[in-house]
Amino acid sequence: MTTKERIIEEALTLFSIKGYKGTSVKNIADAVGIKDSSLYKHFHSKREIFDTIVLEMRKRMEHLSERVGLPEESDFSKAAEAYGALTLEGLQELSKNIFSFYLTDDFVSRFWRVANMEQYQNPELYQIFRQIFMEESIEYQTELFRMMIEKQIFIEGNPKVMAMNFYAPIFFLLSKYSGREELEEEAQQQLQEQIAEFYRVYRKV
Amino acid sequence: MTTKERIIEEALTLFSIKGYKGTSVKNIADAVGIKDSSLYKHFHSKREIFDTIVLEMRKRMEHLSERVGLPEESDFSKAAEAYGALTLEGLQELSKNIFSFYLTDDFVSRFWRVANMEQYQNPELYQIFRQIFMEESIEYQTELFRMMIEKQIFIEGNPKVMAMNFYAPIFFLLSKYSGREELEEEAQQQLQEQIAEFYRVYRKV
DNA sequence: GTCTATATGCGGATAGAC
DNA sequence: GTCTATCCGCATATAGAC
Repeated sequence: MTTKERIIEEALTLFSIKGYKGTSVKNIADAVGIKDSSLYKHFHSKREIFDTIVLEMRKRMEHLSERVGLPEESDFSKAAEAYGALTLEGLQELSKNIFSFYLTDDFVSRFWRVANMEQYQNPELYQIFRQIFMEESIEYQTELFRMMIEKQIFIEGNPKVMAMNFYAPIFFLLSKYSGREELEEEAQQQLQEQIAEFYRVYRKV
Repeated sequence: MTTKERIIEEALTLFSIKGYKGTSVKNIADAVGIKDSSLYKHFHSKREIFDTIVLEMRKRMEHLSERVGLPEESDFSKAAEAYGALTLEGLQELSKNIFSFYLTDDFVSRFWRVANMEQYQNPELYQIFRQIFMEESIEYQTELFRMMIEKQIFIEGNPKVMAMNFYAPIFFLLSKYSGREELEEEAQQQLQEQIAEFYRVYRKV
């Protein structure tokens, strides 16, 4: 890892624990093992470090689907069929992966906390936080469930309402257990109960 | 309003917009219209202002039930009967009041933002945020729904899972629209759709 | 690219006059 | 209880030697 990458790494960790304002350039430099003045050879300002982190998160989210094993958004029809063949256990496996990705992925879980903390100080972050952790998930699932209704895998209903019923508990548990990654098991168990209920309510018998 | 109360008032507003670290004692003093040094006659430190706000929130939450028009926790049986007689419109009215209280009540909505921002810097706040905005709601509704199942108003099922299905969308919408009180109408409409679905799924016909 | 030294300003907080 | 004046530490950032 280059020094520049290590700065980003340590900065993200510190920002996620102490917040942006609560983290000094010296804190970051200490964590990296260089003097604070040396850090300015890699970044022109503290803000630039922060912006680089945001940029990195944007990049990573472009490839989210692949990482989590989600079907491509471009092919909901195929995706719906794949899910149709899923057992309850399969559906739970899927939600478990999504949840783990958000809660325990090294980068994403730290970014969640930073974005949640700093959203009101930073309009860009306010927008990104809503986009990544709220709107995109809901939109994706809305399309997926719409297709599953069409294919008679799910019962009739409003797919957006279904998406909210699917995702809101995930979001709630992420908020509750963020920063407590050691309790992931407890969170996962609650999640599985919600998914089972979701399956019971919407799966066409 | 005494000067002390005005300090709390302006401090909460500033904390909720700029965060704790992002707000200086001078910022608060300016908002109140006094010099920063004068402020120290009312509070010994910036931290004491913050702690006073937390204390005030604790006080207000003790009387939450009355404010929102929720039935007393001590009498779930009576509460369940009251809800049993409720139409869908009545249930929606109730959730609307809860939501408005959290999202647009002057004190609570600002406190939500502060608590959400500062939770990782402050263990007490971390605990309070989870208690007030997560656990207490879920626990209350779990008991309520348990009673409503017993009284054959709701269908059979796990009341805690039901409570999560009821509250998680509320929490999600609060997170999404916090700081955008002007969009309350949009949020309320989405909420009403979720409540209608909840009613459809769990109400015994 | 790393260091030491330093500029400059803002932060929280106190002293003491009125 | 309000003010002016002041202390002191820490923050971001730069200059310049090695």
